[in-house]
Amino acid sequence: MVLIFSIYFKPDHLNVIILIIFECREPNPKTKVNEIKFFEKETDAINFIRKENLELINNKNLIEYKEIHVVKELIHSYLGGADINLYNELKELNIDLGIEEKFPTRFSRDVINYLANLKNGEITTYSEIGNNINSKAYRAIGTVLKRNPLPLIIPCHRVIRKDGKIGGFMGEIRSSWQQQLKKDLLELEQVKTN
DNA sequence: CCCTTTGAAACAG
DNA sequence: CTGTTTCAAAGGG
Repeated sequence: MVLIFSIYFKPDHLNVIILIIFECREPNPKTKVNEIKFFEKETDAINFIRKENLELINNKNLIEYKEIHVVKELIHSYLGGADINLYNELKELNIDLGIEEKFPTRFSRDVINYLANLKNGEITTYSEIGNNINSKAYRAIGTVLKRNPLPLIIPCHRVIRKDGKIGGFMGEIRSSWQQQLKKDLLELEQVKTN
C-alpha cells in the first residue's frame, strides 16, 4: 500500500504557494519526499490536490509525520533567510529524497550533484556546470533542471545564463510568474538580478 | 533496437 | 539580432 500525503503553505515574503508531496509505503515507516511544486495561487494548488487525489495534512496532524515536519520547517527557515544547504541538511537527517529514482542517468546525477554542493547565494551557469561535469550538452543540462522534482532542495534557481540573463524556470523562458519566482529566490539569497 | 527530434544554452557573425 | 553548434534523452518507428 502506498500512501501519498501533501502539505502546502505560502511563505512569508514570497508570493507563491509551495506544495510538498510525500509518499509512505506501508510496511516501511519512513516517509519519502516525492516532489516540491510551486503554484501561483492557492486555488491552483487546491485544484491540483483534488485532481491528483492527494491526502492533505493539516498542521494539527503534522506532528505525526516527523519527516514532513522537518522538511517543512527547514524550507521555512531557508526562505526566512537562514544560511542552510537543504540538500546536505536533509541528507544528514537521513530523510529519503529518492535521488536515485529521480535522477537515474549518470549525466543527470552529475548535474544535480554539482548543484547540491553550491553554497547559499552562489550562482552558476549552464556552461559552468558543463565544464565541471565534462560535457558540452548545455541544453541537456537545462532539460535535467526543467524536470527537477526537488526545487529549493536541488537549487536549480541558482543556474542562470552565461550572458547574464535569468534563463528559464519551471520550463518557462518568457516573462512569467515562474521567472519572477526565480528572481525572488535569488534576491532572497542576496543575488542581484537586475 | 536505431533514427529522429527536442531543448530553462552557447557561440560566431 | 540570425544562424550554427552541441549532445543527452525522449519519442516514434
